[in-house]
Amino acid sequence: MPELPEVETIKRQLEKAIAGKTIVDIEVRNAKSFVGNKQEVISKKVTGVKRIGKMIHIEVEGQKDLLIHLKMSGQLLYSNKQQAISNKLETDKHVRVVFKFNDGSRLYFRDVRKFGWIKIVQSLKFKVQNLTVLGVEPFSDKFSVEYLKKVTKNWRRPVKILLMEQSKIAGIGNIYANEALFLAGIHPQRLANSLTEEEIKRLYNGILKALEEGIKHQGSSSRDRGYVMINGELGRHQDYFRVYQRDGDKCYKCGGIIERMVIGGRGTWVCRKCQK
DNA sequence: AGGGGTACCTGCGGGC
DNA sequence: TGCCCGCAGGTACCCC
Repeated sequence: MPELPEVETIKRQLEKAIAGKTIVDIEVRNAKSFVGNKQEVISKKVTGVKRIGKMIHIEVEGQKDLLIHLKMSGQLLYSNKQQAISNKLETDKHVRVVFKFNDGSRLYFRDVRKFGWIKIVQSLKFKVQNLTVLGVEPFSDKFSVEYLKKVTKNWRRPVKILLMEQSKIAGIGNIYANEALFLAGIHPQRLANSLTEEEIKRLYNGILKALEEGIKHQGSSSRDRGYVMINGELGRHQDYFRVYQRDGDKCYKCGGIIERMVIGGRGTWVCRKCQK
């Protein structure tokens, strides 16, 4: 579920909530959701929270850190001490892992589909690993029109697949790939290496605009499932989708009908009049 | 190499 | 009401 804007929102909120607090216990309710020896971070202080692509990186004192991937249905929900007492989450059957902090507050990892994971990783080593496995961060200096030119040139498949390829650009998933392509006026089926320089510029701007808007609206939530903020509130960006899951509805730009198709096994939405 | 299909899981909404 | 099917924000793996 969560893509860069959702994970970034969680990251910012989590940092305020838990930085400086000591992990006093970790309750693992679903063994497959937690990889590694939890003792390696218990009794240690959280020194920072970062985002890498779609992952949350919790920096902890010592040699080990925590890495979290929410995949499709993972949520991180934070309760202070007062809220943690008689909390619905305490008996929620979808809560897989509970972090307990020294001030009595708790962080719940809730994940209906159990695809997500929390891993103990080497503090320094894993950073190096991920820099090579993950592509550039869209908001870093490395992401540029030049970089997009380079990766599109060598990509003979649909451009939408490229946008979602984490080893090229980190953090874009199905929502923001669809939205970025609409903003760029490019059909998702277009082969990336067929894009003109002008189109690549539009794509660059479209990617940044889609992600920036997502962050501004604190991510995209759908009904009572999937992504929510750490206090359980919904994001608002779903109210601003231009194409995503809007099949049969009118394009805000031209009034045409948004169509749904499948690319790379994923739902894809397009206005054929606005996207060529 | 690239593309398609499947697997991992659970729940919801729609059609019959 | 109930059952079956398709679908869901992600990614890894298998096979051709």
